[in-house]
Amino acid sequence: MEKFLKELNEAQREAVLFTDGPIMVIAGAGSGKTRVLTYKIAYLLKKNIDPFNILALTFTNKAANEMKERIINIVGTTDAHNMWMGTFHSVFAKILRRESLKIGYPNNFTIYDTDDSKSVIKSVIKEMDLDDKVYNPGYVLGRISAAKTSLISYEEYNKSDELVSEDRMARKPLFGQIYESYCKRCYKASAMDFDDLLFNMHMLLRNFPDALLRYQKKFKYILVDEYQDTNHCQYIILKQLAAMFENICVVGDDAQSIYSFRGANIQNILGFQNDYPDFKIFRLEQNYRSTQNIVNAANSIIVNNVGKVHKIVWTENENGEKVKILKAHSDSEEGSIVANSIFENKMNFQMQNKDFAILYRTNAQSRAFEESLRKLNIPYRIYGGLSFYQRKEIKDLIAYFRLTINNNDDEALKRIVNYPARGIGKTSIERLIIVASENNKSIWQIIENFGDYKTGLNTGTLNKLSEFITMVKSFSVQLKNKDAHEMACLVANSSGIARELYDDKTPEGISRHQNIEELLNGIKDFVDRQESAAGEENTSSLAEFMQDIALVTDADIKDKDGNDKVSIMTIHAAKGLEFPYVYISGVEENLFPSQFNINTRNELEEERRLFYVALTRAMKRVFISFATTRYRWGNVVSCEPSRFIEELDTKFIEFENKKHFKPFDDDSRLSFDKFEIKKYKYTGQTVKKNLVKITQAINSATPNNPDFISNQNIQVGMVVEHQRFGKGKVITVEGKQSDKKAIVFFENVGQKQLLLKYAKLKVIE
DNA sequence: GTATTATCTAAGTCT
DNA sequence: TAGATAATAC
Repeated sequence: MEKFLKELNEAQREAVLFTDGPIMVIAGAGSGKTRVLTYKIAYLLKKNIDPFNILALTFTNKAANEMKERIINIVGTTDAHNMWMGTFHSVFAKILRRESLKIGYPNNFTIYDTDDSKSVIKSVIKEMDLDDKVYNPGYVLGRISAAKTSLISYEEYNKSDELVSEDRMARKPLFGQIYESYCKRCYKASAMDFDDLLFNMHMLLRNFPDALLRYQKKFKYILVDEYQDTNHCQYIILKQLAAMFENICVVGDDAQSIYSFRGANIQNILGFQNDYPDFKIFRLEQNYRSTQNIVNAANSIIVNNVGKVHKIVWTENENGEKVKILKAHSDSEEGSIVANSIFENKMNFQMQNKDFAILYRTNAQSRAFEESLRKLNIPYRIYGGLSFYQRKEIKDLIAYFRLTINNNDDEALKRIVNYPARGIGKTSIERLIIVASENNKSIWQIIENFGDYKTGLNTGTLNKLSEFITMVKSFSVQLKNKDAHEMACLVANSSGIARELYDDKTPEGISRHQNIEELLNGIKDFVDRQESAAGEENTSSLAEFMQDIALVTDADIKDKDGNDKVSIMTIHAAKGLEFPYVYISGVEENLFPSQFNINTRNELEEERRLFYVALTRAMKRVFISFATTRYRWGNVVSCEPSRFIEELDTKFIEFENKKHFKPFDDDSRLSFDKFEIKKYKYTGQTVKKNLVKITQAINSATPNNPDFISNQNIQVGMVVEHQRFGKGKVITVEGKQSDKKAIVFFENVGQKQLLLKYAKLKVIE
């Protein structure tokens, strides 16, 4: 027997050794699920299965890469690089680029992110002259996503009496038309949204038997992690791919299903059992991660759920400490209690920062923890929230890349056609959009051949547009012979973005410029990596770099400056991870469980599973915190501890000794909170804004500014002349220094309020 | 067309 | 509270 197999327990080993035929592994939290998958693949390779025949679908690309590395270590062959491993989305994107022509897309198609999709929906709604309150773009996108996930095309949608009447009942009768326009517009822009990657993959396999056959033959062994979070579309694709060999292994835990809002369907577990009646099932129930107290506390939560597969998670680990409940009087106090607790545990037990994680239900809760950790000089890393690729300056530069690669990418074009400013305004762009949609063309195609269309734009604007297009075309031409880094630098410089940000000396401007540099460095890394990987083909082009940039998530990005940091993230983002110390924060009614998910049993059960996931991330200790008041929507709200705290079996929990809490009376607490807010205000963006204002004021107040001098002398009763408004009489003057305002009554245009700093007034009398 | 300021409105988990 | 949109002046 292979040496590495001895590291597995009985159940794990059986699951690893059973390689042929359909199997399902029901793996409790911390039961070594990743280890089983890793060793199973390693075992397949040891049995001389060709890595090209293995497809492994994981929940994040990072997980895939880590698993790959481990397998390479075990098997000792770099051949393993040839396995297909990654998320559903990234693997399918890769396949779709190869097969794109079949489904009528160019291989350089863009992947639209949620912002792009919403923007398309907004413009569709606007053009159809509909109310965006009735047709809320977020709602519309959600319903489109649900349709695609259920494999309902817009044609089928509009043919379905049931769906159409459903929309009519919901007073959104035109939803089907929006769906249709949205799809057509994405297609015209050579763009796919996240759901299209799945939807089109299914279409490819359904409509092209040769493609289906090729991939069925290729993927002789299919392994799926986190199976409980697959949606209907993913389920069908798996069924298609596995139909020939039926060597499919799915691993999951129904108790950890937390993505139903995204279409994940626990029923897929039952579907699997029906599709492959002779399937083998393996249960991994021994937990190696957590202490008994943690496992027991988690079990005491999950028994409250009715719908679940029978399974008992147990552990031989030590008892450990009880789960401790921490009470705070405000969200900011919660932050400092948690930060202090981390500090104490670090000191008392010689732990490192990276041994701690703070988890919460919503990203908005991160602020208090950031503040408190910063005060104690504890380094941290926030996962999720505003990720690197969502920052404005990054999106701007990326939009140039996108347009260079795919000229029809309308969303990218709209974003940058006038950034940096080149005198192409909103009205011109709106007109172009209308002409484009009338002619069923992309915006680029209209500009490229504007002689053929009546745009009604003046020659000046058309020239500016042509210039823009010529510039981007010159980029496109060089795509093939330059590597990604050379291209990126060229674009950053020629587009004027680098200059624009370099000239901006405000603190924000400087940090934006740094971010651009970071992106360019990242691209350099990419080029180096690709070249050292000794590819036969040119794999270091910009197009290559951009391929699945939209699919990169925060969790995939490695932290450069050291890894010893406290992790702060949502519970969703913590899925699949483990930490010695876990703080679950904001465990209050209406926050966790979320106010949106308490109306049906199913919703509440998903929240409960989420809580279960949070608890089972911990190895040594869990702290649960709640606050009795919290800032939400800008004002203080009082909060109740969550029902989940009550559901925990009291045998496994303890409450923080009341003595440890400083006895705030209401008044002092109020001032404490106020102090906190004030402090935040002047450390955050406000200070930057003020800086900008101050510099402006200084600039306009320099003595060699003649306007300033003359305007300072303006007084009530004077007759002045204005460039555009003509002659007028000053009625009032108020404000001080640079903020002086005057109300002037003009002969021709009537009364106007003017800010003297800007208005160029000539004194006549 | 551009830049700044005022007003409104939404507010959640993620590929 | 913040981000997006509308309004205003240049």
